[in-house]
Amino acid sequence: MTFAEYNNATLQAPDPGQIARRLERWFARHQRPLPWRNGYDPYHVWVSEVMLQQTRMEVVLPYFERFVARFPTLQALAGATEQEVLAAWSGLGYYRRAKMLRAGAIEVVARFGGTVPSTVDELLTIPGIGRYTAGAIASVAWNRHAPIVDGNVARIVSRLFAIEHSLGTPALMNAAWQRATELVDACKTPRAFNQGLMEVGALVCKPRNPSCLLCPVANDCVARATGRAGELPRPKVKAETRELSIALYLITDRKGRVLMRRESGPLMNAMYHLPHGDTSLLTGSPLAAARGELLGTFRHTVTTRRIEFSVYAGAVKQHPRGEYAWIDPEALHDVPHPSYVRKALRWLP
DNA sequence: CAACCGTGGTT
DNA sequence: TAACCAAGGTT
Repeated sequence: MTFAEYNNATLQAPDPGQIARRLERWFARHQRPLPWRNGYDPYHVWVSEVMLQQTRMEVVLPYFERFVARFPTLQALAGATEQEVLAAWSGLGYYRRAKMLRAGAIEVVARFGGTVPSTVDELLTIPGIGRYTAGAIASVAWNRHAPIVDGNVARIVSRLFAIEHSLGTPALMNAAWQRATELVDACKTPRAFNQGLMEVGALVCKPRNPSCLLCPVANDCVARATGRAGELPRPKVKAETRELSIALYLITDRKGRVLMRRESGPLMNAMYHLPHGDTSLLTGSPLAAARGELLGTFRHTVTTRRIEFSVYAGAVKQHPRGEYAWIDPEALHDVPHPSYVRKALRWLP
């Protein structure tokens, strides 16, 4: 027997069935109690998956509870106005998600009789549902053998199988989807397996300092066997952030209402913004206003833009028309608005 | 396919 | 504190 043959005979080939069983068993014992795991109502699973896109679970929880209380059924969501849905989403970010979720609910009512589809192919035809979310709804809500790859899964499989590609590259994602497919095909309960994979990613196989001693598949992990669990996956190259300054105007009427404007551009469409002196980020048309005293400044980061906001008192020279509206600060929760608005209103008289 | 979309918590 | 990040989708 040659050395290579000896190695091939003794090195354990990764066994997808064994990995899947260990993750399913671990999930049964260690899963966190989350509201959308309560009965796995497909509508609730859908809402949770969209909210969780690029958003931490702890941030999502209160939004999810409020959202399903406000829109208890898929039919209720489909019957709501875009304003109402965006208002419930305010502060959560990526506001296109909310608009597509509502559009998707309307489509499911029209095309699927109000029942969330259970196949990946059907789910992919719904706005806001891509490859990941389709697999998540099919497997978590309907217990179908559909693979999923999110940030957690990409990280875990890159360690389990010692994949060298950098995070965020198509090469890593392709390899991860292939591995995720093999694994979910070998599992018994896709709902438990897929969530187990992500839950291990969130609680154990963390980006930094993975807790390999707590990991149910540590013995299957090639990165751990070679002492590189903390080194993989290789980091991604990040986009540069740009600096930007924007002047905001706090303009109130006699009743204490604040002047805001409904944006209609591609960015944060249909959200209400404060009047501002910048047209590169926001799309407001010039407002005939006088700039008063500087009330304060604050910083706010929007994706790749780092913005220094300066808040000025202001006064309108003529009655604003069109998309402008006077908003009662007490009723802000009914008005769709990005988070910087709330920060700026701190300087209200 | 690379760039873009929001936010707040963590390090 | 600045960088990094979190259950992606769309264009």
